[in-house]
Amino acid sequence: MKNLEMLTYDELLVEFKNILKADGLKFTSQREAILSTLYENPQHFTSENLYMLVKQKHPELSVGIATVYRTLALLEENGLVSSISLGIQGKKFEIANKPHHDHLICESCGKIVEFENEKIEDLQHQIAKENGFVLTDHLMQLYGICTECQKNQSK
Amino acid sequence: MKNLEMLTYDELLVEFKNILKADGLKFTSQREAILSTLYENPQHFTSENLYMLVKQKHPELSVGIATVYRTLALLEENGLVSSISLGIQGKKFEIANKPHHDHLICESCGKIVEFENEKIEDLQHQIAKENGFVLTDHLMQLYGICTECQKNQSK
DNA sequence: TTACCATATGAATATCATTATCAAAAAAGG
DNA sequence: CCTTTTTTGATAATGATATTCATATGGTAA
Repeated sequence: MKNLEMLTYDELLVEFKNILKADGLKFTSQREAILSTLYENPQHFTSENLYMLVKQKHPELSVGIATVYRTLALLEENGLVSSISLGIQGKKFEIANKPHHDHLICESCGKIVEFENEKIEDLQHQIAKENGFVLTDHLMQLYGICTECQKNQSK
Repeated sequence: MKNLEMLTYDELLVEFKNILKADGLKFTSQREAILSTLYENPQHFTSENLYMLVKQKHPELSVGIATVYRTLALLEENGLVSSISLGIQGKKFEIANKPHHDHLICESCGKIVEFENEKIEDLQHQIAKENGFVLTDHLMQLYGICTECQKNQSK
């Protein structure tokens, strides 16, 4: 897979079109609307949230929730979007054109802070190696209470 | 919460009874069957898998799937059981009478290896602190291909 | 451009895991 | 034993995601 870090939207679009063409799939206005909404709003979306925002940003288009699910799956399969599973809060998606990172999640308000830590990545590879695994991926989520929620709780 | 590491089954049972009593709840044969099955099979179970095993181990008992869900939630709330969320594979539960650990998961065969690494834990606390968070929990899962599956793939 | 055909779409329906409801059963405490 | 409260299993409800299907649309070859 290509390295998608820090691509402009046009570059991302070219990449997407290439993937579609290679698979005999079609470039549609719905697919573009979903990709551009993700690009312009580099946050973490549930399928439902994204569906609502896409409809708001593209009122001229007819977009169904099923298409949002289908497109997110397609984008994720091809590495243009990544997801995290947040237990009860459900699955959230974000555009994958930024460097690898993990997530620090506030259990009170749901805020998500991204971070990356090379030392931990190194240790993870070491652990996998010790157990005879070839590492393909990892998931690291830290849960806590953010500064603001700490203040609110103590009131 | 008490430290539950390395308890014998009898000790765990006493702990469970104390929790129930403190909350005005009742000690039932279904609840005991579920706890003992988890204790005797220190693996990772989906609710469905555990339901089937409990019925197999205790054919004399009437046990419904709803009770398994309810009891797992109860045990988890009280720290006797811990769970991990495995994306498409669903949520899995295990007895929580062993030291804290994280999971290394084979993407091919689903095998789960447990490990613990103090250096990573330290780094996680440091990251949380840097971002103003009070850390309450974390989730770390490493995905890869285990030794055996590597062999099978190269055949 | 046009015509054709494969793919994509939205609406509706199905699915699947989990949760809630409720009448009957069982535990705890006198 | 009684009485009260909680628990139970069966079933229905829920909610997120996936599938179906008739129609619409994109890509392409002439």
